[in-house]
Parts: sequence; structure tokens; C-alpha cells
Amino acid sequence: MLHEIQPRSPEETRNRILVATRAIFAKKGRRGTTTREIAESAGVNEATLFRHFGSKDAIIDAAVERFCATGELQELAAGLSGNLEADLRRLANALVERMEQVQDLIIMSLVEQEPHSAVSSAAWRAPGAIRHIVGDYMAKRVESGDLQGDPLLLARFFMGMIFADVIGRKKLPVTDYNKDDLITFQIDVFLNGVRKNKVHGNA
Amino acid sequence: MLHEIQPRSPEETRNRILVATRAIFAKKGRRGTTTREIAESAGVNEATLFRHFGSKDAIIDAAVERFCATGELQELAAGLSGNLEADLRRLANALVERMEQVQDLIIMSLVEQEPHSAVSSAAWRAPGAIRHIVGDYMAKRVESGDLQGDPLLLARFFMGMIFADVIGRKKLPVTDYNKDDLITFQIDVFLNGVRKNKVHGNA
DNA sequence: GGTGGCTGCAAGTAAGTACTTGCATTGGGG
DNA sequence: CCCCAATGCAAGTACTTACTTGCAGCCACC
Repeated sequence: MLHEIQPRSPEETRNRILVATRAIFAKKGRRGTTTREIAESAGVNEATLFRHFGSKDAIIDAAVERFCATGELQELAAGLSGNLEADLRRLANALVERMEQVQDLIIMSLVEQEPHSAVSSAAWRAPGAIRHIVGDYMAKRVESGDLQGDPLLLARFFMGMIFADVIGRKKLPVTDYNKDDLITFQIDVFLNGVRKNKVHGNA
Repeated sequence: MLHEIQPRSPEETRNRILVATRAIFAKKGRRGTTTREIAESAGVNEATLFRHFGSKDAIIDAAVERFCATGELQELAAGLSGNLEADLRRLANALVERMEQVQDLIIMSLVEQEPHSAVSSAAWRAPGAIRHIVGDYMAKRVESGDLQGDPLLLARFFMGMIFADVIGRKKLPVTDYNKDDLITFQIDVFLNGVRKNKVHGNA
């Protein structure tokens, strides 16, 4: 009989499973993610899931690990050297873009609290590294006299501001303003708040 | 035979169920909350749950509704009239306290996305109302010339700042600083960033 | 041309879950 | 004193879920 098998490489199969799992897990959480739905969405038989990963939890962990790669911020931070405002804007844009890409996973990681899950550690490894990068930049600017305060707190504040903005746009939306307006406003306040030699805003 | 029944009023039974449900739901989410565990935790037979509420979803909705009461910020805002910094500090403290009390429900509401659930609307009704209160205060201060900018954006920024702080303390903890230090820092930055007639910080 | 790895398929198992039902027990209010 | 509402208890139903198993077809590679 026709078995309708489109032969795929094992790596492609594996990847299809991880992509499908990430989407479902981000929407329904760990307990809400069923192996049946993963299999359907990936266009793969359910038994294949277990042959590849062994258990449902292993699939989810692998998917989160797969989509929480931490690169691409490092080189951005290294390339910064313009004026303070331009740098912060580039940083903010990069952070917003990244947080929007993985915001579903970030939110899920807020919920996961069992130590067994690799989600918490995997999902928060990236933010930790990013805070370090941002903190280093702030430290340089404090040292050069552009900013004041503890670089760690500055980085924390800056990232928290972006985080709240991304989440807020999703849950408590603001009409009358678009995304860029909001980011611009936040950066202005931050700059005005932490800059050492301030210029008065538009009176 | 001894049936070990400690007779309770129906209202007390109902309340025990809601308290237990709130705790379990906050930890495990909707799907992770089982009627069996609710019954055990409430010290009540499982059948009693359904006799009172009819369905598991109804129990959870009632519990969220029960613990998302929105009062007690209104009168606080009405009583504010001191100087700007003191007012913002009182506002911030009240917001922090409230967010800490219901942060588990807030996080869960970030995850809930099915329209059937009353959780999203119930959990975000309070923040919406609070933002309105804070926005009114900001508007008064803008009008009186103490602050500059759109009151709505100011309120959004202020609340997002607190929100990120509470979440951040939980997930990306900062050693070297305690809770009050962090809040003080945030208010300072905010004030410096949005005040119209600024005073230079400690050089 | 065969062989072995990857896969689909169908059926099944064991456990958990929401929810129901019938009955016994209790305490309080008439 | 007695009746009734509220509850406990035990058993059961129908469904879902994670995970397994045995078999058969396909493809690549030797």
C-alpha cells in the first residue's frame, strides 16, 4: 500500500519536532503540551518523538535550549562607540527585538518553577549574559563621566524598562502611540534620569 | 463509625476551597491544578467542590476573582498631596506591596490566553484601574508644572518600572542591594528623568 | 541486490483526570 | 425531637495522556 512517506533526514525530522514543540509549548505551557499535538504539528508520527528524544520533557527541554541561543549581542556591544544616546538606542532596539522573539519563552520561564526543568536555567541564561554586557557598557560610561550610579543598577533598570515595555504592549496596550514612540520616550527618561551633565528637555 | 467531620458553615467551606485553589493555581497553572489536590489541600471532599462550584474552571475563576479585589489604592491616591518625591515613594511602596501579593496571579495571567477564562480580564482589571489612578496623579503634576510629558506615558513608565523590579528581584536577583535600596534608586532615576525643574544629583 | 537505519501505522497499556452517584453521618433550626 | 441541608465516603464512568510494541515499507549505502 501507499505509505505516503516523504523521506527526510533524521536531522530534519528532529528539527521539525523542535520547531513544532517550541510553538506549542510557548502557547500552552509544559503540561498543556501533548505529544500528540507535537506529532501532528510536526507532520511526524508520535512514536518517532520518543524514538528521538525518549520523553516529552526531554523534547521540551531540547526545544527551549535550541531557541535560546545567546549570541549576536556580544558583537553589537563591541561595535558601540558613538554618542551615548545613539548607543542606548541601538542597545534598546536590539533588546526589544530579542525580547519580542522569545517573549513567549520568557513568560513560560516565569511560570516554570520545578527544579527538574531546564527551562528556567536555559531561558534566564541569556538575560543574565545580556545584563553583563549592558553592565559593562554602563561601567565604561560611568568611568568616562557620562553617567552616574552603579553600573549594575543602571543595566538592571535599563533592561527592566525594556522588558516592561514589551510585556506592557502585549497586555496593557496603549493606543495613540506606536512602538517606536514608546521606546523613544523610555530612552529619553532614562537618559535624563541618569546622565551626569544633563541638558534640559524641551520646556 | 467515626466520620471525623468537623462541621463548618458553607461559607467557610467555600472560602477554604478558594484559598487552596488560589495557592495551587498560582503555582501550577490551570491545567496543572487538579480537583483532587484542591480537595486535599482544603481539607474537603472532592465531591464537595462540584457541589459548590459545578466545575473546576468555575472554581479557579472564582478564586482569581476573589483575590484580585481592586480597592485600597483609590483612597491612597486621594490622600496624596505632599511633595512630589514623597508622593511617588508612597505610590511606589503601595504598588510594590500589591504586586508582591498577587505576583503569582499576575504571572499566571500572562500565560492564560484562552478567551474562555476569566483570569485574563480579572487579573488585568486591577492594573488597568491602577494605571488610571496613577495617570490622574501624573496629570495633576504635569498641570502644576512639576512634571513634563504625557501623563499616560508617565504612569506607564512608572508602573512598568515597579513591575520589572518585582519580577527582576525574583528571577534575576541582585546581591549587594536590598529591596528598599532598589526602589529608592528607581524613584530617583524616574524623578530625575521626568521632573521639569531638575536638581542635579549627587555629583 | 541485499541490508540496516529511519519512519509510519495501529493497537495497546497504565495512569491520571474531571465529574457523578448513592448512601451514611452529622449538627442545627423548626 | 426530628428533619434537612451540608458534608464525607467509596465506587464508578468516560476521557485524555505519556509511552510502548510489533510490523511493514522506504531509502541509502555497500
